[in-house]
Amino acid sequence: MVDPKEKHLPEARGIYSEFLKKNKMFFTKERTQLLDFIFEQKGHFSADELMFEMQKADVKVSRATLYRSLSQMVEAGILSESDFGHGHTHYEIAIGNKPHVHLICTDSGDVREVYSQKLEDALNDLARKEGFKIKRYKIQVFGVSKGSRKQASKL
Amino acid sequence: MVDPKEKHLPEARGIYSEFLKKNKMFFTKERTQLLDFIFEQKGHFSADELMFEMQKADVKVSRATLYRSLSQMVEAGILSESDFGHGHTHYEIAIGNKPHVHLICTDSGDVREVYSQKLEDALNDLARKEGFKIKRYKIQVFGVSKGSRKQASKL
DNA sequence: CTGGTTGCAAACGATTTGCACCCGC
DNA sequence: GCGGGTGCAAATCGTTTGCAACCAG
Repeated sequence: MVDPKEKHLPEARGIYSEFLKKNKMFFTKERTQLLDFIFEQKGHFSADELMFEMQKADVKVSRATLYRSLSQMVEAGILSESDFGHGHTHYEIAIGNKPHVHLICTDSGDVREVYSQKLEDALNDLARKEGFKIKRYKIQVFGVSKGSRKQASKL
Repeated sequence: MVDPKEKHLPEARGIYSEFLKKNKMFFTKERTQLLDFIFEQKGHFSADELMFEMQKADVKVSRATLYRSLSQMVEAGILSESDFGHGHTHYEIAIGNKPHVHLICTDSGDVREVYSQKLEDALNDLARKEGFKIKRYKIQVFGVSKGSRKQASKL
């Protein structure tokens, strides 16, 4: 569940390229670098983490461009955003990655992603019944994962 | 689905009171006023909307206290938070309100809440299987509701 | 060339915090 | 009276934006 990303980079390039063309925008060096770099990330990442990683990797793109590009990629459907209540947005690659559930452990801060067909079915049912056309969704489940149980701050 | 809230105010008072006591905090005039005022709200509301409504209603509580109290009430389980991607947090009364799905229309900005037992079952299944103890969850579904279809900005 | 793009630094907006005075218990 | 609480204004912090110089097609 880690590698599939690399094989989706070409697809992402195509999608991004189309998206840009459609909006009369250019596939600049920065956007190319960013897309490539993002597809080397594992799991979710924040804008800040990306900035940090890029500096280490000598990929020089400004914060402004980073944010601008991230938005475009989300709009293009290449990335998806999540809010884990950590005060900043998390991104992850959406291509080749089915929508899933985030299990957020409030003890350890750990985030695990799981997929459930049953859940997806239930959602689709619901949407159909409500006359709602789903574009995308986010499911965040906060709780405690078995392996965690940090020192108590509660009770 | 609107009125049940009023009948939960006493319960909320009890919960808040206990929560405060447990944390060596006082049930001050401001916190009382806020709790009461919040239980007059319908659906979800933002901190800003609350501020505005409170001014109209001559409830004088500072923004700082508002935020501080909202956090407490969330922690106490009286309120729940949601992020609809509007750039600020939305709150809603959690007591006597089953966890539900938010259908967020990206055309009209409308947010509808719906409940699905099937979905809840699927979630519980999933959690059991993963050894995860659910405390609370948020499900946001972005899409287009039948009745909307604003002027196109998307082909 | 021309219009989109970048980086910088300043601007933003929601939320948080330091502090001096105030109040619940 | 004591320890927590409040309001104010300033500080935070992630993200956005105005602008002048800079590239892609």
